[in-house]
Amino acid sequence: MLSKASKYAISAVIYLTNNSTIDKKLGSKEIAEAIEIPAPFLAKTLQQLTKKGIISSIKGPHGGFYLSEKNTDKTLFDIIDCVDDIEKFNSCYLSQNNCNENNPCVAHHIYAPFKDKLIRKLKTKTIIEMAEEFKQNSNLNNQIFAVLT
Amino acid sequence: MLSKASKYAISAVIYLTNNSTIDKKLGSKEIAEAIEIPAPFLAKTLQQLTKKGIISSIKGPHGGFYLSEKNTDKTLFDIIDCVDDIEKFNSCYLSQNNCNENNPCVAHHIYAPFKDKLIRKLKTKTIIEMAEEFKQNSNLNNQIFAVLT
DNA sequence: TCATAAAAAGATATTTTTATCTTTATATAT
DNA sequence: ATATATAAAGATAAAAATATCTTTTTATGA
Repeated sequence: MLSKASKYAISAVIYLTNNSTIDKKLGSKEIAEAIEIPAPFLAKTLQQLTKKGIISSIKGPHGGFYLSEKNTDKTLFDIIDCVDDIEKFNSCYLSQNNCNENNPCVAHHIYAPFKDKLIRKLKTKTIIEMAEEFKQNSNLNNQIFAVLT
Repeated sequence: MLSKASKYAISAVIYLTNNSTIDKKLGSKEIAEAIEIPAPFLAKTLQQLTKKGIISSIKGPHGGFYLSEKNTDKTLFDIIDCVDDIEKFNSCYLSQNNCNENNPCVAHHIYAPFKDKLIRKLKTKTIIEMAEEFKQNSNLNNQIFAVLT
């Protein structure tokens, strides 16, 4: 339901959180290889995230992407909204035009509460938290989460 | 979340249900105009639906699309599965690869029950029922449901 | 039998999304 | 200062989804 760009973004931000520091910035290629997604495409997405202040970057030698204090409180919601436009969640699940409480589509009454819970969750789930959960679930190999496709 | 093709299909089938009989078959152009969607594209979609027996068609003069007895028990699920592939509902909402009960994505525990309810609903919601609801909600004009976009 | 109207099938075109490539700007180290 | 590594920006390409156009098949009515 999310675009690939959004999924790449989530994956990359988690990787950054777990693998970069201000003294060890990561290049877009490096990240892309680690999480196995197309490097030039990710580069674009990282630019978007940087513009909106979700991650940080510095150009030049030893430059790259990293997380600073400004970025710590960002949520899953912020990433998705930055890349995809969160409105897609608010629109009718079956894309019926006039869908609302009085004129609900077939899915409306079951989608609405799900959507509300989801958005609440996305807004409270911080990147830090997510990254931590991923660490704990690093079941397979050390390339923890080539899991987002 | 559904493809446009699927939405067009739902819309067209409802229109057929409410406006065609075996003695008054409707051409794809006629349907497309009524529900305001691209005619040639709809034609393709109607072909798919016909192949799978969700609607019926006859070629030649006074031919067109209509519903026969064979079609009456079809559900919303059947339409979507025909055009889109219903598997998209079963995959992880955030497209995380190994998402499951033991390794759930952020949305998993809220998506799973929603999905189950939705699919159950889609499977029990017959076309006839939907069409009837639309009739009742024909709030605006007689072009009842150019509502699905 | 023939002309016609319509679906079916196939081919092509456009748009959107995803992916790649090239150039420019900038920070760092020498 | 200069060379270099890197992000940023811009341009282009490929793939997928959506839309259109053309030809073929088939049922109907004259």
